[in-house]
Amino acid sequence: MAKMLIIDGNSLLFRGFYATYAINPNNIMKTTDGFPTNAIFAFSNMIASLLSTLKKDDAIFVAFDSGKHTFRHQEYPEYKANRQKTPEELLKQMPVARDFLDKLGIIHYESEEIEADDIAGIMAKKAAAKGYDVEIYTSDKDYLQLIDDKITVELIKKGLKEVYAMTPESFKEEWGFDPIQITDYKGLRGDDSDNLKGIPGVGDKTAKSLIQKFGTLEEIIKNADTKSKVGQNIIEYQDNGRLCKHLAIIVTDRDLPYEPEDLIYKGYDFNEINNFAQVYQFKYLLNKLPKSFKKENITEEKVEFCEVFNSNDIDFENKIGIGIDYEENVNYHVAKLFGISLTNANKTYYITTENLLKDKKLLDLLASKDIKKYCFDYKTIYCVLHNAGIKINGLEFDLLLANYLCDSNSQSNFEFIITSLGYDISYAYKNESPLFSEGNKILSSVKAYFPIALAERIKQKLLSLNQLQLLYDIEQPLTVVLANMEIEGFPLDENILLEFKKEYQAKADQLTKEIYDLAGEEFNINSPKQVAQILYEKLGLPGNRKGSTSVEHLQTIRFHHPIVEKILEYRKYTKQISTYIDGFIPFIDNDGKVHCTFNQALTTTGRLSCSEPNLQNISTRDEESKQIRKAFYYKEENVSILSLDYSQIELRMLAHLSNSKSLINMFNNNEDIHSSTARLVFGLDREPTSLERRKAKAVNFGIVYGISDWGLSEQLEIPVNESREIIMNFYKAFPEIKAYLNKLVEEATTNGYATTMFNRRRYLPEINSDKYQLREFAKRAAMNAPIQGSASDLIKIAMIKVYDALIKGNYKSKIVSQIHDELILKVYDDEKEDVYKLVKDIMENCVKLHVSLKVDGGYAKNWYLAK
DNA sequence: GCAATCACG
DNA sequence: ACGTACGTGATTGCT
Repeated sequence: MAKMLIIDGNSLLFRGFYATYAINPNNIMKTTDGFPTNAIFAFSNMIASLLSTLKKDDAIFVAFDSGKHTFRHQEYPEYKANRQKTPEELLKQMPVARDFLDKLGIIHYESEEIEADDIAGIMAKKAAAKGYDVEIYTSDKDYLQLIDDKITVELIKKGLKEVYAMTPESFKEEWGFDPIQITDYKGLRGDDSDNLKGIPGVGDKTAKSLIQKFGTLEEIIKNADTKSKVGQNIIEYQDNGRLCKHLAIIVTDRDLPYEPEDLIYKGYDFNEINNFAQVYQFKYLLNKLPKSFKKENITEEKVEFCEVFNSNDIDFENKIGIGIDYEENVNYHVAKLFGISLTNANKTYYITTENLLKDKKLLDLLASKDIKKYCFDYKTIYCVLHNAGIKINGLEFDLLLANYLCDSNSQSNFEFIITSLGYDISYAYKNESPLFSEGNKILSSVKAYFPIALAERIKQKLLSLNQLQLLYDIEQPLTVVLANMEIEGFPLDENILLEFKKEYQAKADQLTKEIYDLAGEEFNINSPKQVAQILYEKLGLPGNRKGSTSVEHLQTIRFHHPIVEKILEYRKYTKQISTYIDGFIPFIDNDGKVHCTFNQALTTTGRLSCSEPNLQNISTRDEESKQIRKAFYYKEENVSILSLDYSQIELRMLAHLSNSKSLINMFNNNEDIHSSTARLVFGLDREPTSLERRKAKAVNFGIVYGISDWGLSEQLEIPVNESREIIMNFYKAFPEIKAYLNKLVEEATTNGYATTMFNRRRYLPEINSDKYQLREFAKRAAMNAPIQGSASDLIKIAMIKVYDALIKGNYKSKIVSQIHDELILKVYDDEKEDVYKLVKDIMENCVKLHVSLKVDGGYAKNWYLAK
């Protein structure tokens, strides 16, 4: 017989909320922008696991409490009057739970007149009469009166993980009477949580034995033994008892707008739930829902592949989808290639590396520039194939990059992207497959299939956003450049690193001793908490409001006590050792080089980022730390490092974008930009003092970051009044910049996104948030993203042109790294002067702006000396 | 797994 | 009344 689940929604939400709130109210689960989700997390998990128990034609229904004007409140004004106020964090989650049910297609109901238990009771009786086996999920014992041979109450235990099934038999065993008599029990005992006072002096034992003896409250009152204290109380408080019983009775003689058949579960829309999971940041929600109830509009697109041993059975035209089967849990520069999948979007083939390497026709197909390749993450494919001795050319469409252009905020994760495009591919990630012998042939086939299958749809989208050129002229050509940079690597000498380590370690050891002496005790200097304890509590130094021990604050108190400077120095040396020496050594390959990864689909602004190891944050500001750069050099006699960087690329970009006359002139006259800014802002007819220049420099940076008076005052440690005046004067001196920044915020507010010079977008949905903090943050991002992003577009173009020019000119020199406004090249001495001129020229002229571009740099034996 | 810290542009 | 400069990655301590 079909089953019906009826759920007490409030009960589930409250239990879910307090399960973690009770442990620590300050540390409940929240989304990254601070929306509490602990209750809906537990709620959605419970609902998901209940759905998994449903079969076809089973029904599910959720009842909520809503009104404060039910018949119980009207009959007894004090009803539930003692309830504590529901915490704000839980209130916020209430509507979300209902939204979740709507998205799942689960019917829920609430009413002003009756409560959740009445709603559940009415539906339970109706369903039972129609033959359903009813299970009611709640933690409220009032529901137990509904139990009969067709209705079971599943009591939810504290952790929500366990439920305790109450049937007529188990009820009787535990309580000693029939379920319906729970109302008589309530009449005697009352209910604190509903603010119902029963008969004083009647405890659990007495209540149970009285009910067993007389059956109902009415009989108990009639037979009360007036000689005993309990009996006297029963007589005296009988009205109380009658009221409690009356209010505890679940009413089942009302109507609901639903019949049991209406509640038969029909399934959920995969996209709707995917969106919900994204908004509330539940990673695994989709996996927890039963596949059997996914609605048809979401396709589980099973990619069938057949394994082939050579190319004889494969017939392709001029385009193929390609995916690789490789070791996914290690750095891809050392990952083994097990095989590859190829598809024409109709038939999909898999071939092992061993067989592929023997097949000239297939190798030619891959190496051919004329055969168009569709894939996800071409750079990884390029590198892994390269390490297996296989060449690939002819990139036509990279879904990773295309998706990143569509929305730089979205995760660059294959499963996530395909899922949000409406396909369920979770089967490709299940290890149950017998085909899962070494890598994941299914996944590589899925990764081959979807890019080619979806390419037209995504291209249309990019076309409509005017971003197709960004994909074809910048990101895709660049990914080949980056692949070659990563493969080429950057030389790093372990022995030199170890020499530095010896030096830094000795200094750190000496400082440790001195710090312990000054502190009068030993402690972990690496622990900010312990450092704060020593500085602010033991030594009584002035702390800031957060008790932070950051450099910014320690600098300000460094004359108060000699320990402060020692701690700063200690941190400097240990940072060098842990991050740049011990952290780098494991990445030095047998070829004496580090092969980092340039992440091309990660930042929100369009910049690259660099990892494993990060070559973009090697020390340069501190002279002693900068020494580490000496370990980066070519051992070959005739090879040097060439470093070229743009001077003030972002401010020049701002000058161009805003068309600011003054700023453009300052750059075109080759002036010291911060000094000139100082003269204009402070109205000087002399050279600015160093303090004035420092202030102007901070304003210039601040403008690029989306300035705020508070931020500038913090940076310069000046009063907000003063920073506000400086900003006003800056805007007076550069009126076009003021107008431009205003325009950026305005456009982002109406469009919901900001754009760069080359049409890259950054979506800023929070710019219309009603939360001040989120809104202001989005405004600053709206000012910064076009500047930072356009500069990044520009250097990407330069890189592509440099890469092409080096190949075209038959140079042996190569680009090896990029640090946002700087390119690093490996140059052979016999061509280094030519390459220097060539690269400088390309960098300065690759894009024509209203302002000149200036590139400085030079070559030397090691990275420290280059520049 | 997250916060604090510090390295870069 | 309230809390902010923009964009990153790696290491450490701590729950």
